[in-house]
Formats: sequence, C-alpha cells, structure tokens
Amino acid sequence: MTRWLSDDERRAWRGYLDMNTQLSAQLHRQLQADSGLSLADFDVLVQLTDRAEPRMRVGELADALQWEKSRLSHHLARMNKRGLIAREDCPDDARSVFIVLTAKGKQAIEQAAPAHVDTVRDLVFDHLSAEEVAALAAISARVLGRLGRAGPEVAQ
Amino acid sequence: MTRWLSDDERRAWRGYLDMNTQLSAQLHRQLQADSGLSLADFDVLVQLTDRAEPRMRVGELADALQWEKSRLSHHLARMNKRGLIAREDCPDDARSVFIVLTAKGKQAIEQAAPAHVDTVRDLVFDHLSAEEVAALAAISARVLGRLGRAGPEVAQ
DNA sequence: CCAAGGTAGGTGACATGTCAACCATTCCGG
DNA sequence: CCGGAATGGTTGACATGTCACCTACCTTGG
Repeated sequence: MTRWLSDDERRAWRGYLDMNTQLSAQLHRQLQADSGLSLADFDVLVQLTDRAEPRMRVGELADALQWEKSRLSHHLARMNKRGLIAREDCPDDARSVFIVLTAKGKQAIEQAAPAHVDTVRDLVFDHLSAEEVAALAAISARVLGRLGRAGPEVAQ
Repeated sequence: MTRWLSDDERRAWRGYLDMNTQLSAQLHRQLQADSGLSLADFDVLVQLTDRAEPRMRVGELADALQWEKSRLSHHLARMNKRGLIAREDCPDDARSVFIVLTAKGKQAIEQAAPAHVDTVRDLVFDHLSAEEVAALAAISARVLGRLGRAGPEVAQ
C-alpha cells in the first residue's frame, strides 16, 4: 500500500525540485557567460587545482567527481581540445594517463572561481540563516547516508 | 573582494551538490528500471494527468514544466514515437497543437507513480524530521524567491 | 614463462538538451 | 484590408551523457 506524501512533504519536495532546476540553470548561465566554462568543466578544474600533486590519473578524477569513466573520458577529450587540460604518460603503468592543468586551464579556473562563489552566496547563502545552513547540511548528510547504504537497489 | 564560504557553508554546499547528483541518479535509475520512463517522461505525464481537461497545448505544458519550448518539442516527438502521447489539431488556433495522453501513456504513469513515490519516501522523507522537512521547504522558498526576483542576471 | 582474468581507459552509437534559425498563422496599426 | 510584427511550434546542428563494447596492459596461478 503506497502512502502518498503529506502536504508539507509535497511542498518541500516540489520546492526542492524547482530549486534544483532553476539554481543549476542559473549557476550554469553565470559561469558560462562569465568565463566560458560549464559547471562540469569547473568541477574537473577544481579537482585538478585543489591538491599538492598537479597531476591526477583519470581513475582518481573519476572517483573524486563520482563520474562514470566514459563520461569523464569524453569530457576530458573536449577539454583537451579546448586546451584546458593535457595528458601525460604514466611511467608506473602504461595503461594509465595523467591529466594535468594547462596554463590556460589554470588561468580559467582562477578567473572563474571568485565570480562563481559570489553567485552562490548571492543566490543561496546570503538568504539563509545559520540554522538553515545547518539544516541543509544535516538533510544532505541523512539522504547521502541512505544513498550510500542503499547502493543502486530500489525501494523494496 | 570575494568572500569564500565558511566551513559550515562549504559543508552544506558540498552536501547539497552531492545529494542532488546521487539522488537524481538514483531516482532516475529506479524509474527507468521499474517502468521504462525517464524522469523527464514522468514529469510530462504528470502534467497531463493532474488536470480536468485531458488536452493541453504545447505552450501550456512548457509553462507548467518550465522547459524551453525546443526541449519540449523534441521530447514530445520522442514520446509520441513511443506511443505515450498523441497530438491533436487545435481548432481555435491552427498554429497550436493539443497534446493528449494515450492509453499507453496513462497506463505507464499510473503504473510508475506508486513505486516512484515509495522511492522518494524511502530515500528522503523517511529519514527527515518534521523540522527538517519544514526547513527544506523554507530554504527552497527563499532561494526560489531570490531566483525569481533575479531573473537571468548574474551576481553583481 | 604463459594463459586467463582483471584493470585503465577509450570508442561509437545513440538519447537528451541547447541555440539559433525557420515556417505558418494570427494580430494589429494605418 | 494589408503588410509587418508577434506567436506557436518545429527543425537542424551541435554539446553533453549513457551504454555496451573494445584495446592495451598488468597480474597471477600453475
């Protein structure tokens, strides 16, 4: 017997879905207009930036981003073509490939990041109380906990 | 001068992004596996179901879904090919087209909805307190309020 | 040492989304 | 009533994602 959602739940769910859609659309527009990067590009570049070793194997990237390797492979090919990243042979393992940030990629992420953060503040955090920020973190943690435990299976 | 996010904000933001990614992936997998529908298909079918008049013009649908008309047009073409919806001429305006649910489409949404709701409960609402549900609704409302006011412009 | 299986990554075909340009119609000022 | 602008919707080219499969290389039991 399926229980439908309560009114409050339905309201929250609809709000969440709409927020998602519009927020990511808006963040994408801003980033694209401001720096020519997509959100996906940005995420890749962030991974390559926030670490001591400037090189990263493709598999590491895939793990960090939680992307399918096929998606990543296609995306890296495009970013490579645009000169944002480059490939290097991996001496330890000839199957593997190092991905490195090019000067252009480094410049792109460094130029894009501040405006992106400003936008996130402007659209989200400037309007939330400390309690709401905490609630958002708690909610995410709960749901992610469930998703992690659940794996790819489906509600009974 | 750009302010970066506080630790709490960063935690909340990362959690939100990860939750989004994984939650929508999981919901999509469930729906696809269970009924052969994508989330997009589901949203279209819901719009066509939840209303007195079973017919809807393409533009109405686009407004209700907040989709670009081009996206909707392509998607309707695919759903039409799969027999989920059909087109009817609009007598009032020869440019316009009515979209109607076919028997197959009706059956698909009616079969898919209960399991989808179960999954949403299982992955989300079963793990949240009433306060958290309220907080999620409040947060969405705030952010959507800002997005609505802002339109397509960008942080200062 | 070698064959079988696992691992890293790439490819091609196809689904979906976006952008811009394009009919066909309807509307409207003169 | 007419010519141009607005409207409703579609189309084609292209960007991105997914799935299934492929290749090359490593690893390991015998």
